[in-house]
Amino acid sequence: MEVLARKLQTLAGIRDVDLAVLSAASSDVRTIEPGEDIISEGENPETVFLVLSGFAFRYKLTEEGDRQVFAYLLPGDFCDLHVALLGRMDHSIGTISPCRIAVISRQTIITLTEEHPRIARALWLCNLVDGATLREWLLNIGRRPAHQRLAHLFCEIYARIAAVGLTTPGSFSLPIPQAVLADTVGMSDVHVNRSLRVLREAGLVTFRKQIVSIPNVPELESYAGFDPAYLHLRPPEDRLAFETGAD
Amino acid sequence: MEVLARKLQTLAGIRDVDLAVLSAASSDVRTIEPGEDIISEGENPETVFLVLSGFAFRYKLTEEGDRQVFAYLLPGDFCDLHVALLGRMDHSIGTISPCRIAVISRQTIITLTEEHPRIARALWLCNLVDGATLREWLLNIGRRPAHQRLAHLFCEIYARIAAVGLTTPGSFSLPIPQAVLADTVGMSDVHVNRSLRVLREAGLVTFRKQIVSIPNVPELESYAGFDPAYLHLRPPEDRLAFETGAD
DNA sequence: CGCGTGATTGAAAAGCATCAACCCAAGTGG
DNA sequence: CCACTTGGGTTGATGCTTTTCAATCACGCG
Repeated sequence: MEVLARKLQTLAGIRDVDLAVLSAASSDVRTIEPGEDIISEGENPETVFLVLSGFAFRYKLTEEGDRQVFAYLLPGDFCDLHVALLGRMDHSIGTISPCRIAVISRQTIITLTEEHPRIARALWLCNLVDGATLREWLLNIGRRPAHQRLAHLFCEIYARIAAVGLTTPGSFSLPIPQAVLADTVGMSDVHVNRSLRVLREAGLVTFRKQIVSIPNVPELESYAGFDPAYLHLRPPEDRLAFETGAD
Repeated sequence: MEVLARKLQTLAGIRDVDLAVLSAASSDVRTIEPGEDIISEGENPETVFLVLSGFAFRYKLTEEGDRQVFAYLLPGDFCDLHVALLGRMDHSIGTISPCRIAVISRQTIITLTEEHPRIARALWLCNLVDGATLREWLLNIGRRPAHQRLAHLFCEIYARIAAVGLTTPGSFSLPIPQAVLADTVGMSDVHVNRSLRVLREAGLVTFRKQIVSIPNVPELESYAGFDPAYLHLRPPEDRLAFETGAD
């Protein structure tokens, strides 16, 4: 549960007392094999899932069978918090690597958010950042050419990982095949491959053996038109004052 | 304020008591001319805006100056609820028709959601639906061909308007130029125009003089691969029980 | 060694953007 | 009252971007 703790703490300034309550909420832990769905579109489950370890992603299929990826889920991310309120999955969540998943009952979330407005706001906040990211993806897919699209995606993931505490500066592990990348940026796998080659030969990014390497981060960011503001990684001071209860 | 009342009531089963509190929150009303920004990217305002009448839209520009539209805002929609929590606009909101806007202080929202968990959840819920819609737009732009994209957008807007209470079955007013439509579905205005012609000649939809006409709604929905589930227009019974406090 | 998944490359076709006119209706000002 | 302007909408021609189809390659694994 430490992963969630850290996330909420940096994002919303959640206090230890609240965290204790949250930690007690998880009833059990499940392990999911790679390539399986944690939860599928149309389900109406009585539980909510939280990624503890592994790599998962949100997606949906068109009637023609084309897939669109909406988000990558890392440890500390809720899979389907909306289910607790909306009650129906409008998309699926699949795993890429083996995942350990914490299971929390829906009723727990509901009473938790009702009795602890600070937790409710922290979770809401996670949600808002997800929304902002979704908007940026829409801009990315709708209005940027292929190679810039990929560059932008790499910049974003790098920024998110770096914010959590990066091991190797300038590179990170991205354990997904090019086809998933294609379904993320709305292109064909072939074209992803070609665009990657262009980026590689331009010396901007390398994506080999599931490792992304960025020789010059500012250069790639400038190339991609990347501005990390939408990730809201560093909350402004005046908000923190509210969130923490100004201690 | 009735527009918001109706929205929250159908979406979250908000009770009259809560509504009274919410109504008292608005401090003043402002009028914005068409073509202006209600609020712009990068601002960090101390107020939150609610559309009372008129037609507005969420958007952002790339560095190259291309625009991507994220959502259309109708009466009853919050412009920037996230600002109250995130503190910084990561996109802009512009008007198309003249808009009347209710101004609510950020502090009001914060204390309101802290003291009234039911309101907090109702607002959160609005947010979740927005997120679901955003995902669907991503799927639409990322994975559907041009004419299907437009068809899907028309289906969605029709469904949303119909859910609120439609005057004319099979048609609705969409007071935007084709160029905005283009920035919504991620295509050029010229190609939007041509695709509209295809749809018109196929007898699926007509978009003339800011009026969208759908001769056969189910047919268009099937053509576009439209499934309204993601709009969460009719909440399942079991959720309502929670939301209303099970009266 | 054979097999399967994912990466890579080539060639052809389709989709879409861009550029550049032109049309049309609704103002606006002389 | 009309010439003029202006913001959309519509259309054609051209070329780039991206997809599709197909084949080949690389590598880890039973």
